[in-house]
Amino acid sequence: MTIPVSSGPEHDDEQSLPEQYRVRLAKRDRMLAEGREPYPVAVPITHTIGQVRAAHPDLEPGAETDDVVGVAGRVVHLRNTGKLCFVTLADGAGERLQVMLSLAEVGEESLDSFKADVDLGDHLFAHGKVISSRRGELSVFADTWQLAAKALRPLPTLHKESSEETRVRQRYLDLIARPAAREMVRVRSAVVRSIRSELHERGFLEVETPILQTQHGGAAARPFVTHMNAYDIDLYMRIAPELFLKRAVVGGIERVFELNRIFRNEGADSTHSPEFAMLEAYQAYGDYMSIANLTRELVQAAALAAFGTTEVTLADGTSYDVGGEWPQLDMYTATSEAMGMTISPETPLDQLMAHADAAGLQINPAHVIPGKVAEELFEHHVGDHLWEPTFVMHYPVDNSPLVRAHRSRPGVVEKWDLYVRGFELGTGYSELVDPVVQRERFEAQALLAAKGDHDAMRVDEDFLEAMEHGMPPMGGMGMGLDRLLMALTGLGIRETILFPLVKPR
RNA sequence: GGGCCUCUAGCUCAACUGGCAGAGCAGCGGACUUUUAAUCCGUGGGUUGUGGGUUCGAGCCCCACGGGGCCCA
Repeated sequence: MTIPVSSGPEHDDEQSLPEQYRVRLAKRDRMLAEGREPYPVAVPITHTIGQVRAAHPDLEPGAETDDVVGVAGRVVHLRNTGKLCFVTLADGAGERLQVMLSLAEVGEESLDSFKADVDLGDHLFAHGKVISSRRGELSVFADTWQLAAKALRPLPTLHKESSEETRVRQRYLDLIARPAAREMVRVRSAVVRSIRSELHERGFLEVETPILQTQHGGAAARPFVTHMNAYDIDLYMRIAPELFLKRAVVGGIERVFELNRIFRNEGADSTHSPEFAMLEAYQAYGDYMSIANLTRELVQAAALAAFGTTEVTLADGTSYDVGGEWPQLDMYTATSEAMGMTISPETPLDQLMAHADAAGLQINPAHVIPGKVAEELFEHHVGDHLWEPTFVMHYPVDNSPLVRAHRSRPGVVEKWDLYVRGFELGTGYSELVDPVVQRERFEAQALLAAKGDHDAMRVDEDFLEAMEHGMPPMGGMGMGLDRLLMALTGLGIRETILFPLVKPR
């Protein structure tokens, strides 16, 4: 990538460039012309800003040390008092260190070119003694300095937060300007790391399964479709890793998980992103209860890893505790209590529809089956109001085609959904392992698909064949990582994703 | 998909009832050897998201379109 000297991107005439861009471009050109490198390949750093700060936690005002260091960072403040300049450098973690450049120490030529060349936003290298200023600010008293990288565009004002749009379109600016944006990255990384290590400690193996699939499945969702030229076939981007992870369990990987990206061709709003990160884990000889415990432990460990406590404080200042045991609600019982009348798996469709009408719910015509309507009633009357972590158990069989029937109760399956702060954070099953029943469930789904339900699954012969070779009983769970971050921070999904999809301008 | 809010200088935002488009920071020129968003003097910078319309006159009112945010489905 080479940008021709004296011209900016997509601008033929310099007049159309912002003034500050032209000024900085001219500085770059002048440096090159005078034999100074605006983008050196390396600068001789000896310490990070954090290391310098850590080595001198409480230097007396005016103190000098014999420590000579080379540091670099982004220029976030510039103050020029004539024969003495103060620069504040910031590193990626937001740690700051002052550099002082005096006429006496660096000489006139060097100080003049510093004033002429260096702007806010540039990356700067400085070499010199570690001292404390008269006001007690830890500083590097420079004997030499060098530009590490010239910025052509000005830094946004650091005293105000970026606008909502800049935050999502230019996250790098958000990260520079807003500590909370950097904190989100730290929290997310801590949570991911915690989940992985907790699972590894319990003997789970992490695997990677196909993202490009010839047949999508494992969830009720509409996929992205793409095309492979070499084979001239359409491929689907996965909506869930479930069917491949279960194949792995058939093959003897008895504790397996995957933590990676899922794609769903649905709306984008403050709780939905077309691509998002999901954890799925399967445990042979476990069931929906053992996997519920695992899920609770993962969430609690994640909170501890990120915040050092299970008491979670959200962006709006409210807090709640994810520690301890979590309540379990029976879906039909809780819904019946909230509605003041009894519904059950035996309640006929027309009665359920009457309840839905009474509640003002509009049911998608493709979803007019008893189980879906009952679930809609649950979400409206109960789910939306569940704030503390709660397992909702025993869903209708109709829309849970991969879950086994409850061992003793007719009409429901051994499934839970985990609700936090009014949304669904995760789900867990006693997985269906009978290939004959699985085939019947797929066929029922295919019928729905034929009736126009884009979310319905298809008959997956390859998966059925794997099952037919003997799938051990197992518990399985899935949890949206972005949603976990939302639950732990109280932020919208686009704040939890570093670079969310944004429509082109 | 529906509703509400929003889009103005590089950034963050003002602009009364429709009447000369402004501020802070950033920039440019100058002064200053201990500043902390330094201070002081001087100064440049605008296709008000896009396209139409109403009007003597539109950042402001109307219509359409686009982007972002929030709420609902």
